[in-house]
Amino acid sequence: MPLESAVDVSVPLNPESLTQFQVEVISLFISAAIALSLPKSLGEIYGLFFSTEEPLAFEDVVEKLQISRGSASEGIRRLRAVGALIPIDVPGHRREHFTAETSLRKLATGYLQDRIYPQLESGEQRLRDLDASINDSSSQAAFQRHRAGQISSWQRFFQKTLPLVNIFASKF
Amino acid sequence: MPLESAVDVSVPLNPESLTQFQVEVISLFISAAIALSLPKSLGEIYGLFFSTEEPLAFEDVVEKLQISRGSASEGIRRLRAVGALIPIDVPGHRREHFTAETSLRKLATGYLQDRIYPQLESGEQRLRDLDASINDSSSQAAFQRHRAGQISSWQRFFQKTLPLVNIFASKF
DNA sequence: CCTTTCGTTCAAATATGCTTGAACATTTCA
DNA sequence: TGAAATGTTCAAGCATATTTGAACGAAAGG
Repeated sequence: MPLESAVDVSVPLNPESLTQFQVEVISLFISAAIALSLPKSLGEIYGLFFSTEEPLAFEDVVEKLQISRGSASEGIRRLRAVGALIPIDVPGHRREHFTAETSLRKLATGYLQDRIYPQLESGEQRLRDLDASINDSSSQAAFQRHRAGQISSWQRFFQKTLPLVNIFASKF
Repeated sequence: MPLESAVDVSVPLNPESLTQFQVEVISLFISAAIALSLPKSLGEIYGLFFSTEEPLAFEDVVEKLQISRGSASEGIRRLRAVGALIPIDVPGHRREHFTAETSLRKLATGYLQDRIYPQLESGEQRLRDLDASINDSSSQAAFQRHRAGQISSWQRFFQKTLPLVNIFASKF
């Protein structure tokens, strides 16, 4: 059961404008985005910046990837928000340009803060609700307390382990 | 932008059959499944087993969760495949029963092998394709080789870090 | 064998979420 | 100002993924 069956990973390129290297990189990041359950367009856009040495502006993204302005706008907004794109002032140009952030540690931090930590936080409230739902007079109370304890332990695991990811990432 | 906006996390329970505790646990695992980008029904089914002390059979899942046989069949199949459900022989019953695997290490191993490692493996071939796409006579060759090197480094990061997750998980 | 029970498969329906493109700001320059 | 350039927003269309339910095996019991 392939994870991405029937998903088109090809790059509908503007033939004049992308190198073979860029096409390969973009295709790779599209796959990575899908693996992380992120929209394909995020991988596509990040891949374009990653594979391009010069800073690029909004309009370059639209033209080179042949995607709508709406997708480009939303994609750039999200990539900026997690720190995957760095705004760069290009003298003599009015438009805002960007380059790809390539520090693995920074990318990982952005991803965790965007997608993982919010889940962990909401989980804490839910654990309290869970405890409150245990009926102490039930014959199941001991079992239920054991299960609640296991979930708490898992939560602690994530809270302790995720920061370590950052530490390891800084070595690469 | 909440990750699960407009997703129904409530449990359409068969009122006679689920305790308040079970409803809470199931709702929690539905959220967790969504966070991991897994089908909601997987969380629902696992939550039922996790919150139930006795082994349950296929038909119990259909009745207690009020879901179709198709969903139950598919969900149980996937959970078994990653080791999240353990087959249990219940003497005197013909049907196959299961209980929840609750070892965090085993669950993490199953998830990684199911969803993450396949991606890493296919990534190796793509890296070779990427190297092959570098045109050494281009003025961009040095930049492109640098980028290819970064991607390789990221790949090594995942290959070294993911096994550590297992080691840490075994302590919880 | 025939019937019943148990479970799987798969095409259709549904739900979800991504992309598009036109309308709408906003800023710059003349 | 007015016109042109640059981006953003959002409703509608499209694509993908999940759920259902009916039809179909397979196995057990009689």
